Amino acid sequence: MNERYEPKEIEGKWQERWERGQLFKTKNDAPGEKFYLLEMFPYPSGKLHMGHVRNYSIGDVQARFLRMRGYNVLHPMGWDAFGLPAENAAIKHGARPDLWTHGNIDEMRAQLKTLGFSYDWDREIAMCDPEVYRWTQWIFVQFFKAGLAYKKKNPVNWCPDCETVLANEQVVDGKCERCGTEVGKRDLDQWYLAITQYAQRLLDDIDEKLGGWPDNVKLMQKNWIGRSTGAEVDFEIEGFGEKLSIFTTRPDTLYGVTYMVLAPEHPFVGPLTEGTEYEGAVAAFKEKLQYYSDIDRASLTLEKEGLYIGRTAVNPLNGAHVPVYIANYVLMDYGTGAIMAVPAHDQRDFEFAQKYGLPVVPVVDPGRGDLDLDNLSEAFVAEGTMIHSAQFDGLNNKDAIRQITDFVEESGYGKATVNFRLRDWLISRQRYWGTPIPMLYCEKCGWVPEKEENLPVLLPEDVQFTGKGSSPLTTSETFLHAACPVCGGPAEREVDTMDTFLDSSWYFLRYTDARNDERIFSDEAVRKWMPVDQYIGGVEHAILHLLYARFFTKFLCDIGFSPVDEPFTNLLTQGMVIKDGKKMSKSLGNVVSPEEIIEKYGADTARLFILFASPPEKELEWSDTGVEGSYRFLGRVWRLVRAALEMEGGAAGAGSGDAEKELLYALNATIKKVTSDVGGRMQFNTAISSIMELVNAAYRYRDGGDPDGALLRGVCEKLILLLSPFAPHICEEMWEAYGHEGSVLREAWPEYDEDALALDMEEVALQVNGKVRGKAVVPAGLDAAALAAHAQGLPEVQALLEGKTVVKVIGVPGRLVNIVIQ
RNA sequence: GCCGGCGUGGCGGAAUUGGCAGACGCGCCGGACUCAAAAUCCGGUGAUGGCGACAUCGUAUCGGUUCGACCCCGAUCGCCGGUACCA
Repeated sequence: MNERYEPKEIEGKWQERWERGQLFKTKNDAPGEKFYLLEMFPYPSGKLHMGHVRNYSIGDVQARFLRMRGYNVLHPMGWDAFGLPAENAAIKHGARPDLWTHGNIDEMRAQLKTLGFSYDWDREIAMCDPEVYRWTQWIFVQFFKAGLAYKKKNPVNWCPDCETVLANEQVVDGKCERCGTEVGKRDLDQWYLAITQYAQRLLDDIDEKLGGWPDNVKLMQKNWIGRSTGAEVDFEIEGFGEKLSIFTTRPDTLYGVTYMVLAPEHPFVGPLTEGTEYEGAVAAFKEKLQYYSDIDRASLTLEKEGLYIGRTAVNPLNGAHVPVYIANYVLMDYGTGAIMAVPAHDQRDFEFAQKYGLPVVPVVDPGRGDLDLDNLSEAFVAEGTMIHSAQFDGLNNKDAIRQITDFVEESGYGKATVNFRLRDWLISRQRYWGTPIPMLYCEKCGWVPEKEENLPVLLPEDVQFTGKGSSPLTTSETFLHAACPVCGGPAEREVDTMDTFLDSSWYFLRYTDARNDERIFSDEAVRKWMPVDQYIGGVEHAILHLLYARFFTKFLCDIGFSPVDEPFTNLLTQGMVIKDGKKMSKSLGNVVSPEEIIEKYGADTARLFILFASPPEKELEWSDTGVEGSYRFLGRVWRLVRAALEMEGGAAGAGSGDAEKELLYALNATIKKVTSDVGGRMQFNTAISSIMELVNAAYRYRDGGDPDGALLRGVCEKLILLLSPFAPHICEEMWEAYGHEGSVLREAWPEYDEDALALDMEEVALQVNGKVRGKAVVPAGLDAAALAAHAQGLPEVQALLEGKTVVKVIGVPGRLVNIVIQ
């Protein structure tokens, strides 16, 4: 063993040995219970950032710990390799997206290896490889066959100057991110996946099956799915053939309807106003609104604005005639695109009614004297008693919801119904660097999928990256035209590619059988490994990625390909890495690159610091002096281990004194703590701190009276094993120095000895009326009553109680005695 | 606005079930080693008062429950995240 800890000499050596010895390779038939441990795969931007290091350090500690505990661990890594940056590189520098991406992958893979992460690289996948996206296409075809993929017109952001489609993120203040031109809209025919058909199951299973997920993530998913129950009620429009259907969650307020509102895009608006004096005004209103909706309609709280369209609707319950409006606050894509307006009990309707002088009819009485129902200053939305509502008067409005809904159903005016906020998933992207959508359009047969045996539909290489036009695939001569898979006639291929979220929705299934070229994965492999037992990644994926992955898994389960319908049993969302209180970013100039830290201190220090500084789910504040501290700690371990190696075996009779007992106590307490912190709570910061305490205790022992070298070496060996998941390289080196041949990874995780933790005497706090007044040493293991009784006999207690009357004595075993005096 | 979460020394954080607040680390102060420095090792470090043993205060603020509250309950303030005309 070198005198000094030199990470540079050690780390490369062990990384090479691990690779040569195939230490991280996972065999399906290896002994031990299976454990599928997965960290979210990265986009291959070219460089790892600290967020990656954190994510993968957390995962690697788990992986190594579980292997030592005898699990057969699947710990794979791959690349979320499709995406815009590669395409931008092609447009700007003429790079080939595939070569650019693979170059980045090579760099990042090398970086991951220098951090010593224990991935089974034989299962590595990149979603941009034809052998992989072949199966992304295959899944799409299955969706299509199941009737869950369909085409629909949808407006996209269109920059008239760049002549291209822009993602919402590329539209800044209504202008094109690249050229600053005002962005317009264009209707395009686009592919959708019918995730809404899974809405109820996705919602129900959050409570049923996701017990191992954090509550905040579950809540976010629930809100995103956004189920609300209510009723659809049909209103007649005077002089118009069709009934207007509205959705409401407040059927109890039906008697308070004073007007109706349609979304401006509602299909009835045209027919209702055509040829009337209102036609021009309606067109102008829609024109204006379209402009607003371009400019981040979501981020503005627009003032409510509307227009009377010259029509009257009839309330089926009380026959009241109310005016019909169109307004900007009613959205076409929620509910039925039309609402009944109850200004007395809905704040939005209230504001609109105030502005346009519409009547306010209260139907729920709060029963509060201080509220003048005829002169409301805002809508009353809380609970109350029904009024002005015919036979329902006097009911509590909560009960009235059900009763009026029943009445509406019985009378044929409408039906009880459920609405979801969740929309179908638009997956078409007018981009090159994504999975081609394997569909063709034939004049005769319509939209048909490519035959499965012909997959993958390859991305063409004869494409021009001009940054203009709809999809770059339209510029390929070889791609566009093909034979119809059904009739053999001329057909045109779909030129759009898929949203990259489809790739990440199933990649974890492919790892189970990454090299299968006949099937998406074998039944046997997927049954062996799924579900993922522990998934780790950033909370920013709490909604979309995780929801889509759940949706895919449910679908693949339904068609008999996945053995489970929830992919991730346990989820850990790790916090961001920040510096000076802010997210690390180039523009703030506060980025710390992993490379420079590894260069200076080595991978073990980087891993140790990042795990020690903060519990995993919290933000981590980067601290240069903290890194220094972790490095110092590893040096301290190194010197301790080395010193123990050179110590004498100890005098006869040594090894059983108080100092030895104390050291062994510290050792076993640490084993217990680290085991539960890593294996149970996943609090790596406290696991590391307890290892630090053990090291401090070992130093104390060494510097004490008559240390026994053999005993200390024994403690050091356990210490090495405990530390090895966090800082594997240094531990391998020390393990070798202690004369062991194999890797620490092949060693069993240390067990603790209950006996060593059992003490004869223990210290408890003495409290008087809940305030600590002293300490006492008492026999260990007394129960509450015995402890209380024992304490009263102690001289130090007697001293505290002089002249006082004892009311009660409470003993808490192992902790304290509290004496309550008058 | 609505829905979550959080608030503990100079700093990151610990306290696992209502039971000794501040583990561990950083920083700072002091000491040892050294011609000196670095490195290393040892000691101290919530605040106030006291030479001192010790006392009082202290987990955002105010109040409550309890023998006992960072932890439970109520109100308030602040920060962070999600979401936003969802009828």
